[in-house]
Amino acid sequence: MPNSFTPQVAGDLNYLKSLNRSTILSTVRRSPGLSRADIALQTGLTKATVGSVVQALSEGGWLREGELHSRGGGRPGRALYLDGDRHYMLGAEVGVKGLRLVACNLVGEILASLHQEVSPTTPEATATRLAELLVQLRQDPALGGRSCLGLGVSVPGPVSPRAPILRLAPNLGWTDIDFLALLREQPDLPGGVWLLDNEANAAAFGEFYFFDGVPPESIAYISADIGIGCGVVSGEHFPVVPRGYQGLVGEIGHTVIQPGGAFCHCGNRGCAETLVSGWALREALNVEPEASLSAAVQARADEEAVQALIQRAGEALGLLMLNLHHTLNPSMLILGGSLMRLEARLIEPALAYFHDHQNDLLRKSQSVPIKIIEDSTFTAARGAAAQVMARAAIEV
Amino acid sequence: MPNSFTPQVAGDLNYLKSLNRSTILSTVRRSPGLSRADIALQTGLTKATVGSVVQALSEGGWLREGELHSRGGGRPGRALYLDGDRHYMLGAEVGVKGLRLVACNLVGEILASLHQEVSPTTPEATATRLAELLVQLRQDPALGGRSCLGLGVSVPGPVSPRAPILRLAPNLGWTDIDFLALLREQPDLPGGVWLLDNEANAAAFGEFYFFDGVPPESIAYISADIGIGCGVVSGEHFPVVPRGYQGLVGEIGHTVIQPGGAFCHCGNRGCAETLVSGWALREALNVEPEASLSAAVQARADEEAVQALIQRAGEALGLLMLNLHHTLNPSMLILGGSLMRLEARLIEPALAYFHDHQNDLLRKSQSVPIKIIEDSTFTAARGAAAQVMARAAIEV
DNA sequence: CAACTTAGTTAACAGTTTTTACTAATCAGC
DNA sequence: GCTGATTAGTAAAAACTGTTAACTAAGTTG
Repeated sequence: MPNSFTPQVAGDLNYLKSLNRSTILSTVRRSPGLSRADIALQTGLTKATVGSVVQALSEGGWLREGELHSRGGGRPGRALYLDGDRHYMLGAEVGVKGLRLVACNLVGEILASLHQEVSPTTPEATATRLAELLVQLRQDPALGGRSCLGLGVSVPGPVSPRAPILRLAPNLGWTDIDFLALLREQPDLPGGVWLLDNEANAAAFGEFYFFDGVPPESIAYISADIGIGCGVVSGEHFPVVPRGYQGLVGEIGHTVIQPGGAFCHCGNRGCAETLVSGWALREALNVEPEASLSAAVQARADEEAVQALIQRAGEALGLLMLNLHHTLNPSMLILGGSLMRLEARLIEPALAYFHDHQNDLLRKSQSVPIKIIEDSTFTAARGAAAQVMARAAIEV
Repeated sequence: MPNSFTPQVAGDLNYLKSLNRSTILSTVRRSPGLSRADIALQTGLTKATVGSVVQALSEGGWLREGELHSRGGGRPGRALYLDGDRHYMLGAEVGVKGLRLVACNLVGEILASLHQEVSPTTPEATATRLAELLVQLRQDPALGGRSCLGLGVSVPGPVSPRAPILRLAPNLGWTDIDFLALLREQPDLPGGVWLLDNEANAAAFGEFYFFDGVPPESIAYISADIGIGCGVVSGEHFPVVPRGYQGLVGEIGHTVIQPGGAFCHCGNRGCAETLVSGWALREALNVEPEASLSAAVQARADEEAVQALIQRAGEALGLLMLNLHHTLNPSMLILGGSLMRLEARLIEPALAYFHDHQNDLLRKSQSVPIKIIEDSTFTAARGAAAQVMARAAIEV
């Protein structure tokens, strides 16, 4: 059964080696502390192969040896971990409200970060500013002695699945921008893998790749911000983000859940975004773009109309979660984005709606775990960095 | 980039060989008539490798040589085709209205078929009856001299992604049925690959795998029958059907598109199925289960209420297609199922809604091709057979 | 402290694709 | 009709992969 590491066309011995190296790396990523013997058992490879691959990966700065741990009799195994001290990846989010940058290591720890809360203007000016910030970030002493694997950039709109091109960013007014090409014209940027992806996809990838705990089978990450997007990830050793033919997978903010409802900026009516999204709530509450939405809601929390508005938004979010479940059926739902700052006011009605409207199909199954990310400031940037690591790992 | 043929864990030389054999087979399936040199060019393998693999595949009854075709100067290449004369696959659909069986060859041609239009009763009795029909089908002289690669069975409900178990078939009243195990108790059945899958998934796979013409990048097959289901397929050489954590991918009939709308048999309200589905229309029109829905609609075509009902159903279908597009974004939509017998009455409003409610994201792209299958009697059965072939091809 | 058990390494091995050289078959031009 | 150029396909040697089998290393247990 092929997955996301099957070669584009056919495989040679190089591909085979790369495949097994990546599988071993991923096995350690998902279960830190395994010994060579454990890895051989889990992957089906022989001890000999695992031994030689682990040696190569250690020399390359990907793995490090840890403590011994004995299990009953016999020689104790040497624990293996991803080496967090020798490489790092850069991740950046070009968001509607500003630029956010991180540098993180192989275990997903953020070593250094920057953010500038000023809305981007033109693509060119944004690329210039981002390049400056990247140079600044790379001078952070926390990165000393490490080598850079590459750069991932996330953007607020669908990216073409066949080329790293931003197709449309409605909230920036950008269309068909080859942002990486603009960035490449800037000085002093690192080499390595360069990637561009949608914000929700990048965030979803990062939450899946660097999942803290027993990794889920698949996730859907709902990004509730100015607009509503969604990224999906699945795949044990080689996580795959389905993008669809035009990069529109997960554009759930523009699924219609109220036919004939309010007009949406997309040109349609009754989209989910007209009920639950940063722009819809700001519009309904007359909140200026610079002001804080959550603060405005907090301030007017006594007004019944405001309560009803947020309640309806939460229910719409719950309905979206249900529909998503019947269409993509992930094993875990993750909610993130700045709308999470509305906290229980929004989240409780969403969860209540989700649980109260389960149908027979869902009731038969165990309930879907839902994880909420309160602060997703660097989620997308870190996710973009994670994508760089995943790509670099198969290109070692 | 891995896909659906990446091994479960890691790969050895056997896996590599199997991968390349499958890739070559798939290359010929997608472009019949290629020469060994063409294949080498397309796959990146060397002529030597392609030559030896093609020889093995020819001896195994998978490929046959065709005519010579010269392109300009030089020795002409020998055209290669899938061999339709030496193997066949069995496919069966356990449907709400009866059993349908096909035997088809490697190019997707139906060599023999059977159908029995009697609703299944118990799983045991159905397995017995299906086994009898399979024995009868295999005696068809059109299958003479061929060997059987295996059997695929499609069922009207979600199948667990981790085991071939039918989880729930609401319209049959079946729950958690290991149908293949029941079938295995029957005498005189073939060996080889045995598979169980959801009806919409099987149909989608078949339409993708045996696509007539230039193969699309991905498809969503909407099965509009008693209920509404949907199967998704993508992947060039190794088509993948996403199933989700509980096999609920594509259960779009139970996405809510009218909050607070009519009650659905699933226990929820406002599901798409309450507006467009065989059961909803039959209920609204008081059509007996044995009678023909399309005939009833035809007979009462003058009534305004009937026209409005079908119009609303078509619009709901169009809305489902739009939402699907914003969630899964396939490169082609295929509509099938018995509801297609309502023809223009249903299809025209669906297409009109779909085209009239495109938003900016979609308008930027070229429009999605939509293919309509008027007669999908054997679509799911043939699709199940296609899945057998795909599996057998990687296990050769 | 000897026997046992498990972890990890080493060298010979089997099997894969590639490389290189070759043969086969057709076309173009004289 | 022949020669040379060109492309298709094959054969044997080479390079590289993971496996096998034997070994060493390092603990625990009696």
